Amino acid sequence: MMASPTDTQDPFERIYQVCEQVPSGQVATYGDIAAIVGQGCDARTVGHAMAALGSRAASVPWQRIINRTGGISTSGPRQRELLEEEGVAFDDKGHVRMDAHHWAGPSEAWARAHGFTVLPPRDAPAPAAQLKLF
DNA sequence: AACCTGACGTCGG
DNA sequence: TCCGACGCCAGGT
Repeated sequence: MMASPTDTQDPFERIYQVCEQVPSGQVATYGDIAAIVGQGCDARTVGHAMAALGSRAASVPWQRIINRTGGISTSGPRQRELLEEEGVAFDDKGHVRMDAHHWAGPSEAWARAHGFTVLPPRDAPAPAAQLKLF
């Protein structure tokens, strides 16, 4: 109760609301979105929400939601094309360069204002630079 | 009401 | 490092 008029109680609508926060040129994983939505939402649920976009596909940047390995889950070249148009780079294996495009999550202020959770900080972004074992 | 399927993720070989 | 099996939850039939 007492949520902003722009907020909704419908699980799918909340998922879409978070997806809309992902900026052009960046990507988020299904798990990321689920963690931000919280309330028992899991990656699978986000996948279902994306599959059920329908007419909302026009306002929700669905192409920016990918799987954990940086791979594209939809069939056909469409999603990758849209991402490349935004400047998202892919590696030789067809995976998005997560180190350069992975969204850090919504700001704490926005999350709190809409009743969402912020993403936990990701550790060791550049492991290649710290190979010194011993 | 039960079963099948899927725009995922984790674990083990 | 890569591939397959299993577990999850929600919709559609």
